[in-house]
Amino acid sequence: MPAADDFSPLPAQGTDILAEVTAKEPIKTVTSAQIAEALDVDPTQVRKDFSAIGLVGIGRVGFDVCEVCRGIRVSLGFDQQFDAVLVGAGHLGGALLAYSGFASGFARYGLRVLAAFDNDERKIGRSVAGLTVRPTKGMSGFIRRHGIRLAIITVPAEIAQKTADRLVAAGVRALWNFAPTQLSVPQGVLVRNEHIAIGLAEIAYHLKA
Amino acid sequence: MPAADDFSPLPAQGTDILAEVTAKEPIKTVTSAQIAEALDVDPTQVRKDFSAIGLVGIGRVGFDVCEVCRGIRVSLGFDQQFDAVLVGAGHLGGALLAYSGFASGFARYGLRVLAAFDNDERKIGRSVAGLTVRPTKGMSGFIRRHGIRLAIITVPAEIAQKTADRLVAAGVRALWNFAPTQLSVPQGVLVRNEHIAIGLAEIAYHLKA
DNA sequence: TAGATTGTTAATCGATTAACAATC
DNA sequence: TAGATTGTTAATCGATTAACAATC
Repeated sequence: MPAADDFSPLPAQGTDILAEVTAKEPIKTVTSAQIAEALDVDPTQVRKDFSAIGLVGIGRVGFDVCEVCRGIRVSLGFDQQFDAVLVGAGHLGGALLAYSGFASGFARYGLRVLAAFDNDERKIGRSVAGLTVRPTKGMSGFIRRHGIRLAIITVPAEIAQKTADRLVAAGVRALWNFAPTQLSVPQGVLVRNEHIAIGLAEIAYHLKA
Repeated sequence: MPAADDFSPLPAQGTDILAEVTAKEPIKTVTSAQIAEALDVDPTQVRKDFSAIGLVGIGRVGFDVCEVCRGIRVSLGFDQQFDAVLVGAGHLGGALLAYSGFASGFARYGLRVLAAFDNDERKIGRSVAGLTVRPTKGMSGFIRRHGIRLAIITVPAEIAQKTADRLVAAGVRALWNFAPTQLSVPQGVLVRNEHIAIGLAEIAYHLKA
């Protein structure tokens, strides 16, 4: 099984695309050419990726839509339930919490946010998207008790590293970092940076030309 | 001048990294090896990228930190001011608006959000992060009057395409799409998708193993 | 069967890395 | 000068694409 990153042009959007393709008419199969056109990639790419995750098509017909959807979900790990905590209940944190509450949000990808933490007295005890904000004091204990392996970091950049250290010490294995700073973590811990400026750079370049 | 995407391992974080490197001691230069280590890439990569954007180093010494910072800012387009509108003043929209207000937020990258639009009567007229939410009715006119070329889309997925169509018709040249759906636009219009599920896939894969 | 699509091998392309002379 | 670092060329590596036999 290849890593999630290996499917260059077949991101999570894959399932979204398929939903659209199939919505138009009630077909049961889809060809690699159809998917390739919707994603604006090479058809060979699609067939190779599908082959890599064990999907087999039918000659002259294409691929079974249900199988493809399930295959993508499974290969990307969205079929499994993941519990997470969120640290930093500011604006962005609140937005992500709201997103996690809906069935069409994080839940769709198997992610469930169990608790939100903040060290701001004014935020502690408040309800954000159905979750009561807890003091960071009890964070490590909570993580250990629930065996949490994923943490979402939405704290200010200045305290992001300290936050990361505490989370890792408590046993977290993956950090989803929304703070605009580089985190250093021990080997084996994954950091996924969601750095807004990267997208902005692409846009700025396009508008400049 | 290469495209912003060409600097694979030198994203906008570059400037952040440099700030950290220089914060430790007041040096005036930095070597490609130092930068490479902080970014966890090959030193040659750094030198090539620097060369591509016209930065020249000093033998046995390294690169002038000020020049590097400025070079990166310019090559990524962050030295120019960009005006944008935001459509969809929900949770995520509000978070991005809040982010845009601070000097350390969007402003740092030259982005200024001039107005926020929403079609929800309950949101119209409200103040979000210092901006009064306007009705989408007046959106096209506002875009034309101010010559806006960039729009941030934070509406629900169901109305994202329709929103995009209106924006493009009004003259917008780039869409920053935070709605979890694929947008189709005319040639020449850039769509940058900020799809949360892509990051989640990487995390899910790591935790699965 | 005829024809369209898959599955895979081979070729191309680009990106990354290694090596090293030039430079300060 | 001696030594460390740049700047660039060449080699390697991987990813993308083209081609086509196998399949239904």
